[in-house]
Amino acid sequence: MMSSIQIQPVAPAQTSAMQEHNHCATCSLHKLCLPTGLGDDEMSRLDSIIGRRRRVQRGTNLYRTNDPFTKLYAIRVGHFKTFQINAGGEQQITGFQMPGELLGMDAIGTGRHHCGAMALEDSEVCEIPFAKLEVLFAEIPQLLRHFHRLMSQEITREQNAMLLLGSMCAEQRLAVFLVNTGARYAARGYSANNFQLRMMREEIGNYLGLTIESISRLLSRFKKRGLLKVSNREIEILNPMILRAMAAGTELSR
Amino acid sequence: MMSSIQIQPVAPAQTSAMQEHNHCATCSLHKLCLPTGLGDDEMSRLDSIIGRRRRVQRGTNLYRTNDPFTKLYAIRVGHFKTFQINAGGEQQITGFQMPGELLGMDAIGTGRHHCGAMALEDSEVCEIPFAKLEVLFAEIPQLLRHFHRLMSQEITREQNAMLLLGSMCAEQRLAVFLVNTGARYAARGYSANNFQLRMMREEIGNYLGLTIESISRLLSRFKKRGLLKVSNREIEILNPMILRAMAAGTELSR
DNA sequence: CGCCGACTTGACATTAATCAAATGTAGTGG
DNA sequence: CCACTACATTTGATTAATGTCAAGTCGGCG
Repeated sequence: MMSSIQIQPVAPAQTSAMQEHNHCATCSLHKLCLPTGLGDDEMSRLDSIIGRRRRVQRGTNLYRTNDPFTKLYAIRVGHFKTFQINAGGEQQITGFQMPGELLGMDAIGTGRHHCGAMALEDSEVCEIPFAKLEVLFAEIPQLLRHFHRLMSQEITREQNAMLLLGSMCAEQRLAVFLVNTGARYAARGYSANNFQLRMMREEIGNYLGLTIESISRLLSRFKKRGLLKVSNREIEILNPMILRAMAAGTELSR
Repeated sequence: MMSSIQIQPVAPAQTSAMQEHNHCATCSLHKLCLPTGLGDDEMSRLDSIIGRRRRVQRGTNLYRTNDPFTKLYAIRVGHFKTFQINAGGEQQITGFQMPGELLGMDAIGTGRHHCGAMALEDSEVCEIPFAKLEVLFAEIPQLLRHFHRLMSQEITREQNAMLLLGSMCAEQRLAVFLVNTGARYAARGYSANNFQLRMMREEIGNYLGLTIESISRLLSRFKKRGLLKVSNREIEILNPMILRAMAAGTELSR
């Protein structure tokens, strides 16, 4: 249930994901991440500016709201949530991030982070100094183009979240969340219909603009109807067709 | 109540905003728009790639969801809304745009527009061919940097909308909307406390995840409490302090 | 074994939606 | 200028969806 990485032995790392001197070229995520579309030479130039791989323990902040912005972060291992804090001190989660995704793009505008980012499990990120990245943009047009693509995707992702929060009922929101989460795992080579949630029910609810009780009830209802198998944070989608229809708003209960 | 531009005489234009051959340098919005921070020379190079000024009549689409993306649009005159259409054919408005703002950045990722954009009044935009802009990026680092700032701001704007939709009650949402709208007019040299709404109540409600009836009731309530003067679409904020406190969630009714 | 935090479930309350008029406003044509 | 029409908006009554509060239950860990 917990992340596999707990206490890191000083001994030589075992898996490729844990080696200290990994490079984009050997990273299984380079099809999703910043170096997408680069040739070998360009990729190694990008590699050369990436400072270090940094471990982030479960529950610790990669950065906090208002921290000065100097780096983007590419998730190599693990999951994160990003969130804002309102005047009352409560958090609103604005997204969950997976390996291969970029964190920190919202900070470019003001030079300060606009939201906080916390690891949902023991994680590892590549630090990308933004000033150095800007130098590379001038030299590698492909890189710049893909960076624009990523920022734009971030915008559409958030517009989709607005659609969800602004116009969907609770049931539909959760269906969308489950279908999307599965699709994102599928893009990473995992099963779309069988995955482990990395966040608490409360965090799902927070993200979807619902309470923990609503999430719990909805999961139970989905289970009762045979759409899902749920065991703790383990999700199996038994009827993807109907779940997708619910997410699209085509098929809502009663 | 309507836009001042109705039928365009073929005679020489009267105001600077209506001249055919305007340039960024003479545009009152260049402090907000894409050329921000450029020198005279660079600005005229940007100018040279801007195809033409295009009029967009009230109620017509600048682009629609799924249209191929070739240009960004800078609003010169008028107001727009951007929106998505869900499976049921209803729209969800994702933003209202003002002069000086850039439209179309969400389309860079896929090469197709992800939402539609419709003029709320007779409007005018500068067309910016994106392929040509990319060439300029390589030559004018200042321009690239500011473009990144604008995209990033778009991300934070949408994150703020998520905060609003995900965690605020109806009253707070409308207070935030009014305060933000005023602030945006203030950034353009107009009054923050005295402005005209360019959209229908229904569109405000749609954007805020509420119904038209809720908006109407809330406006009446604000009026009754002496926070606002409302006459059709004309808004005067009589008590900005309290309205801001409501927007921050500090001061909610009873 | 027992504690603690996460989750589930039930009863009830509340917010905002829905439904239904009534009223106001802008534009049109006589 | 006025009557007429088509919308847009306001207001009231009622309902439905989701939140809140309050027990419980489950599962992992010391």
